[in-house]
Amino acid sequence: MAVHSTASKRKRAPDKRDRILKAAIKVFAQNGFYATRVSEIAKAAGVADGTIYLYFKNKDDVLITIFEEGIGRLLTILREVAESDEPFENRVTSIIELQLGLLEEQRDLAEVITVNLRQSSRLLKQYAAPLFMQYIEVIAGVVREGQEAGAFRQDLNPRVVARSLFGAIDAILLTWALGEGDPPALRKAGTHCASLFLEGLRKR
Amino acid sequence: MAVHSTASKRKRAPDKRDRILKAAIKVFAQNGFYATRVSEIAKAAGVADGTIYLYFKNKDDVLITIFEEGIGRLLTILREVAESDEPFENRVTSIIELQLGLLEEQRDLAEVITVNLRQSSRLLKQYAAPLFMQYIEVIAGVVREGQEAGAFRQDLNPRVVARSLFGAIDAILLTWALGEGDPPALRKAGTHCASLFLEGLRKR
Amino acid sequence: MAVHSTASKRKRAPDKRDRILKAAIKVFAQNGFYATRVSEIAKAAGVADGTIYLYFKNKDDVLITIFEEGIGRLLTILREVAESDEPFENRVTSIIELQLGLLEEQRDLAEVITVNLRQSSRLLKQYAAPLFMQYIEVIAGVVREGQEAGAFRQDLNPRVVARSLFGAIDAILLTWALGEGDPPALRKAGTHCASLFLEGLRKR
Amino acid sequence: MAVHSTASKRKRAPDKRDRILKAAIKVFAQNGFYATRVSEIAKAAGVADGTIYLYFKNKDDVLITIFEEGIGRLLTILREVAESDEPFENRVTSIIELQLGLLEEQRDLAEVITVNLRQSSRLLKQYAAPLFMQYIEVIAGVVREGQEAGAFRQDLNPRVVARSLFGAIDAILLTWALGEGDPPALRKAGTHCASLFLEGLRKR
DNA sequence: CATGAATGAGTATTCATTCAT
DNA sequence: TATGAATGAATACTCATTCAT
Repeated sequence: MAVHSTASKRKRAPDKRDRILKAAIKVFAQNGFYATRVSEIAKAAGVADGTIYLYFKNKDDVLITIFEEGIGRLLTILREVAESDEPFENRVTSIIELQLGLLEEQRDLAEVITVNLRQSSRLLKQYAAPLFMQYIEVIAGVVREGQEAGAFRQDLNPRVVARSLFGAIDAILLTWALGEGDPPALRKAGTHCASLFLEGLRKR
Repeated sequence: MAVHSTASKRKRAPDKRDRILKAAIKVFAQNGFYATRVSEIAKAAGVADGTIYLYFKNKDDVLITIFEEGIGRLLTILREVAESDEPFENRVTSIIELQLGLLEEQRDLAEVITVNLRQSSRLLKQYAAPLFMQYIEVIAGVVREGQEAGAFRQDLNPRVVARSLFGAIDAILLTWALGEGDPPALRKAGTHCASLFLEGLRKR
Repeated sequence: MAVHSTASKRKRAPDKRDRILKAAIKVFAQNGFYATRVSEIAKAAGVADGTIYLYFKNKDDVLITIFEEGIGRLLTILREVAESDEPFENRVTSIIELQLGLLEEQRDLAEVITVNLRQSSRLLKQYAAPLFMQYIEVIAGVVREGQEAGAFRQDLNPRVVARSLFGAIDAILLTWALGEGDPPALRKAGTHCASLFLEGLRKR
Repeated sequence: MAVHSTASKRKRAPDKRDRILKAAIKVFAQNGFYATRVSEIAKAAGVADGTIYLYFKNKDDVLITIFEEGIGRLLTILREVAESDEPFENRVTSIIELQLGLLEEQRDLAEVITVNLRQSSRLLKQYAAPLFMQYIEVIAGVVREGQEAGAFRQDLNPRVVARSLFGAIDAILLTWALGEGDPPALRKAGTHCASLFLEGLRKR
């Protein structure tokens, strides 16, 4: 009764929170935040409605958590790429591929983030906007460094470039998500997009 | 009593529909579609709640109308530019400036369209997606023609370029809308964006 | 300009009130009082919505008027029959045939009265119940007189007989109205009903 | 702790559905279906508005359920009487007394059924009419058998007799319900009604 | 910790009624 | 008188949240 059962006794369901988040990402992606009922999340997660409130303050909090942890995860990886010592061109390409690649595996997360980033509920904007800006800032950082290092032309505002790049990737993902979306097509689109931006950025 | 005053003969205000649409654009931009109450639209339009239902089937119909007429207006102007006989570079620049310029004057419309295009309500997607695709197609057309005419490099998929361009503009507008957004800043961002894409597209 | 046009000048539409009432009877019979929109009455009468309020205080008033004038008309005829000097058996038969016959021609009025008599809106009950009671009372009067004259058995409460008779006719009409309802069938049902009641009433 | 108390183990009240139905019967009888607010039903049942929707699809569904279960209950008992091996006269008398007697104890149910049976909402008629016809048919069956067995005169259409009997009882109940309605008066009216019909039906 | 029945605040929509023309 | 566009009060129903078990 002792020893070997220790682990399984402590917090039997430390994964419930995760299951709820994963389920929420799925249904938010499918139906949007407002059209999603809390009971749908619960059902998708295989828990009771009330259980969700043991892990989250309310429905908003679920979305906010997805934002924070989701974008957070993206940011972490993004920063690694951005701060690597690869040539700047490679870093830009990696950023694009990474996002597309990562999101290809986490398509729902992408959908939730890009779709709901724009929901205009004051509360959500409050949380989402700064995270979005951080995201942009990391990309802008790479551009800026590239400019300083003489790899990129210097007459472009790094933030504008970063926003453009983000928007381009986002739009490609959106169209891909709206259509049938086969992975190879997405990858090829990424290559073209990278080429377009790198030529646009190249110092002459 | 003067020259027959045609204008003064109208019964009530025949512009109610317009007032409602304008008001809706304003409040949707401010609070988002879902968070906006029909009564708020009515109040902003200076009409009674019920009046809205004399002109629109329901709340959804108001948004759909904004989409259709708003994007429709954009499309018309866009097509003129796209089919002009200016050099291709100029057309691309015009497309960007035109959109940013037009929307600068109609910031709320921009917000509504870009923000809500992605809302996942099935109904709305049904209406919005085809319009969005048309939009992309017009831009892609210019790119394609430019490629065929030898003005642009030919190794890029025109649709991917179009999506990237759309996304870039969209993201710039979004950031601008999220921030304080002064018009000069937007204009300058547009110039940089244009330069970035034109260099990226240039045949070498 | 004078003489011959006098009549047509005075109150051009003294029939509007009638048209509205007739239209109301039709649509009330079809859809019931609550499910009928004032605009439907107006449309059926070929007048504008507002016109109804020139002749009636409100929607309730339209129904009340139908009750009063409709039952009033029935009562007048009924009283003539009830107070005739025919044999009592004939009077009872006439009452049945008259109602069925009259209503056959005014099926909608019948429907409105019998259906809506039972609507439980306080206001309507207030108006309808006394009229209903008068109606019953006229029939009861015939029974009572018949009893006093020795034509009918005297052990039955005249009011109970009157209610039973009214109810029987009402139910026959209702079933007839719910079904296909061809006039001959209704007439035959009336004959059977009369025979049933007359045998039941006969003094032995 | 005592003998296992089965009853006390139930979560909440499992009788909510019944309480809602009973409350609905009461308020429908009082105010009519259309004039009754859902919140009034809820208040009368001592539950929250939303609770009603846990047990019924909508307001219509509450009324339909009352019809079905109410008339259903009546039908069950009616059939027992109709198919008993009592003399036919007794069966007819029982049918009358049973209805009046049963309804005397369930005055509100009577009111709801008889009043609203005729409401012309298409939906309701759809549900109510067939039940009504079944009801008539059971009574007609007794008459028909009585005729075949030689107990009743054979020149009357059993269905017409059944409708007349139903209508008579209905009208008596209606008057009783509209007035103060003391039970003894109702019982006496029933006796008179039975006598009237039995004499009317008697073979001579 | 987990449940899910119950709650009741919140809102789109309808429609009787008004009134400027 | 007659019109019908405009009004806004009124209400069925939904769904996030709670809490007794």
